[in-house]
Amino acid sequence: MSENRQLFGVSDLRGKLSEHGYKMTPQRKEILQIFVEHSDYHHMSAEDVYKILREKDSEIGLATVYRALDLLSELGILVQVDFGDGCARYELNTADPKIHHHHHLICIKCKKVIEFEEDLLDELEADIAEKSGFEILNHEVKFFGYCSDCRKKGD
Amino acid sequence: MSENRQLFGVSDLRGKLSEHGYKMTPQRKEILQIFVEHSDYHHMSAEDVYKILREKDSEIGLATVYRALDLLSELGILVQVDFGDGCARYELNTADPKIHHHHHLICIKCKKVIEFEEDLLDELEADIAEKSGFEILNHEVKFFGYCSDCRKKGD
DNA sequence: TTATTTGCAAAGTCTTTGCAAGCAG
DNA sequence: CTGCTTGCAAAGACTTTGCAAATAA
Repeated sequence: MSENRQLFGVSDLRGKLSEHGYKMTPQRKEILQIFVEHSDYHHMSAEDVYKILREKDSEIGLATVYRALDLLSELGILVQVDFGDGCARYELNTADPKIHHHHHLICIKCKKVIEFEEDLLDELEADIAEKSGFEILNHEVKFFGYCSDCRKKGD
Repeated sequence: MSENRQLFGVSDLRGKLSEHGYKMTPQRKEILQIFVEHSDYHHMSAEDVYKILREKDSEIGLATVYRALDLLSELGILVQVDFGDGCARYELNTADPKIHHHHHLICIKCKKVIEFEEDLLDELEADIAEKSGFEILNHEVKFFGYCSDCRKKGD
């Protein structure tokens, strides 16, 4: 589990925060810590994080979780992913290509989300960065269609 | 405007619907028509569509718009896109590579969305289809990072 | 000290659902 | 006819916001 190289870890948090004029707080640290500890379980929503906090008897409020996730995303420590299931989900912005370069296949019939490991985007990213001046920290690729199950069951 | 080849047009709607056991209704036809007429303006939300309907003195209710967008997506006639701005957006599933293969650059600081025309995904799609049995109708690619404006203003 | 941050509860936004009436096939 | 659809209003889910108290630097 700990073989993943995070682009940013809890130890870099204070620096990242003050760099942008924000303060280090135990709440922010604890929320980021949850992502590090659960790096095997991607795609956590605010509610997921909140549940884990309550199990740990933490006093952190849900609004604080939302604010922290927003902030950590803005700092590039987390990335927001969206499966159209009604809530924003987040994962660590990891440097591990196995994680960094996974794509999502979303069935438009049954809404199932399938992960797919494969990448061809480095070249594209470099090209975009050059042409647009955009500094890319992460990408998200989704393919929409019918999963093999739904294709079998008629169409 | 009409040079875009839609994968499916209003004329195919009846067939696509009955194929899946759904009925053709004036509401569904009218809502799809709006996307065809506004094919230059991508990314319409349910609310956007509803506003256009009201301007045309249409009696179609908002709930019906939501239901139609859902259905048209399920049929692969529309595609859902998501910019994390809190609402689901849709566009025609067009065969025009200029539209089909545009990507989105999303600034995690100012939330700006920049469109970028370029593609390298055909190969990847073919590979995924083969390995997973997934029938891909469309894809969505988003790059997250800092836009050139936000990079200039400190960071 | 002083501006930022937190927790709570209330408010807001987007979306879904229940149901009777209306329609398409 | 019969089951799918619609429109409305109410409910629901997720997220944001106002504010006083707490706190990091």
